[in-house]
Amino acid sequence: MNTASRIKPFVIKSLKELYNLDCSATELTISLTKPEFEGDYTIVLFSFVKQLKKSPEQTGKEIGDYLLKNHPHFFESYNVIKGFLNLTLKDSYWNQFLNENYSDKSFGLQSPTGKKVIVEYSSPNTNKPLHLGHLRNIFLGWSIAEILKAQGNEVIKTSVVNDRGIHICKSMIAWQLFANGATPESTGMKGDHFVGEYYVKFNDEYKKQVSELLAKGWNEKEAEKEAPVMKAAQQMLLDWEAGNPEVINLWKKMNGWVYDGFDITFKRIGADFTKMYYESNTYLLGKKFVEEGLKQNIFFKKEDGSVWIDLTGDGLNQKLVLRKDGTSVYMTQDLGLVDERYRDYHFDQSIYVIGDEQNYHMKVLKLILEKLGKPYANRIFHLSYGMVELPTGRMKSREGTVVDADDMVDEMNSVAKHKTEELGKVKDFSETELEELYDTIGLGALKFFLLRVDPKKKMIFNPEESVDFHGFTGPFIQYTYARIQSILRKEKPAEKGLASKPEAEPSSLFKLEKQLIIALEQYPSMIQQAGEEHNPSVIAIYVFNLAKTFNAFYTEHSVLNAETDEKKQLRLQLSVMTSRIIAYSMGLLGIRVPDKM
RNA sequence: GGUCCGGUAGCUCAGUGAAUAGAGCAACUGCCUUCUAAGCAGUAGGUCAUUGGUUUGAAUCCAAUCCGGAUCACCA
Repeated sequence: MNTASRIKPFVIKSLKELYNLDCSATELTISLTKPEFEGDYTIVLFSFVKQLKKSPEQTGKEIGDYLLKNHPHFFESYNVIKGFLNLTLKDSYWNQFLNENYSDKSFGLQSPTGKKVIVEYSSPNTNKPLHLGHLRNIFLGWSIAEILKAQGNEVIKTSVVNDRGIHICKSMIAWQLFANGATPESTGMKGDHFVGEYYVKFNDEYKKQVSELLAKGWNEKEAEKEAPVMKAAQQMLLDWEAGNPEVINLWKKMNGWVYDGFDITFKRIGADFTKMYYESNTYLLGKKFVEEGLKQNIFFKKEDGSVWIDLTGDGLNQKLVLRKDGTSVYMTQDLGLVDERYRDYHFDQSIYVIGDEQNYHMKVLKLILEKLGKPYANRIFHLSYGMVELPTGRMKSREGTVVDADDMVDEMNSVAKHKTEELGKVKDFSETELEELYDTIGLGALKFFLLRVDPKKKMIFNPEESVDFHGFTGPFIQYTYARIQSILRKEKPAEKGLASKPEAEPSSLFKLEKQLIIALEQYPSMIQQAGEEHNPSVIAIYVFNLAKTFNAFYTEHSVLNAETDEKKQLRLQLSVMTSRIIAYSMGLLGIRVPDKM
């Protein structure tokens, strides 16, 4: 239990005993005291002074006196400023907290909830390589999965591979037309990049053919519809659905190349999955939903045979759930997929990490499930995140302004290398150790940069800013960790620390020592908040502040040359606990920490 | 046009009912003979888009307006 929730009942009881006032825990506001005031925790008095018809100063004084009198081992002192009661806790309380928790490996972890949570993230198309937007998705999904694990949930990480459809056929057609049998091996290219090039080639050819038709006097709509490559792609989709072996073989071959490429990237950035779903296996599953919905009169059929749901009563539009030719649309597939997943896992919650451009789609999906009376309708949650934009605006693949994921990782890596060499602190590292360090720092910088902002908000990716390794960045925090490790290499803290001599009255804590302990104490509630809000940036901001506090402490107070042996043990404990919590927090963000940098 | 999201320091972002609105970057001043200066300390920088309302108290809640974005496909 954290300190704030220990104080609360004391205050509630004091209100009851002093004024016979019933106050619930939610009505009571208790927060960390702002640094410019004296105190550890602050109670806001305004909410009940009105009922008491007393001045806030008077009320604060009475509660403060009560708390000091009744809990003399807990509270040291208090002060009242305006309507705020600032409470200072005994140093012995903080000492004890540190003693009990500094080496606790499960600090902040919740006991098992028995709940099963599915996190779907990444979900790429197999026609082009991953870009910066995918990275935000992947880092976010991975991190939220880890955060939910720390909260005691059983978490299943999944991905839906969008491996079929017209867009896949486009790169296949282009490969047939232009490749002359070239392969990733023959060209030395990474498979996903190789296939992505043919997707681009298709679009180039398509544009060319459309403008040729326009020049011949066709109207735009017809030209777009009748361009030979587009016709060929559409025919290929039909052939694919019919199971034409030649098409299936090509499809398998090209998707295989893409998977080889994705595997390299996933491995490099630390993405992992419990189970992959392939759209080619699931795209037909939704059709039975359509029949079910028609039977229940939730869906209706139009004259041309297409099937719809009318959501105008819910303030939305009519939505297509099956094409007139009987083929599935996106919604059909998603209905089928959620059902399949429920059969597979009987999840308590299923989280979809999908961009906010699909807010409407996800809203409709949930609404349809509700109308169909599915038990899991309210267990699906759309973790919607904002697009990543460049200072010049939105990334557009057609205009070549997409930041490629592999390039980005390479770039961060080389910046890490460059800066490390410049500082020249790791001359004793072997070549492989150096490579690993660059990877840790470069990826750490990138992940932190993408995770430090609230997922809901769109973010601007400024290439210059992202390669900064100072301040509110991953490397700053990694550096703090490495500094601590440097201390701990020189001296291990005594096993029992201060607990070994309980007779001694510990000397009082310096301001920065206490500030650090209080920061450490926040960790469990930060995990909880991050989980509740589905928001890893809570952890990122927290761990940055923790590192900052440690650095201030580090500059002000020497650990190894502390004034007394007792202070030395205390500071060693602080160092151990800080470095652990930095490592855990960064771990929840998918970021490694180096022992030296 | 309907719906949804956003507008906070030059830039990127915290803060969602409480004290004098905070960080980082950029700018400027200091600090490496003692545990890693990828650090620390400090200066400067704000009409929290605008207007009105609710409240003891509003960047935060409500309403309207302005600006930006997303979405409303027999695309995914």
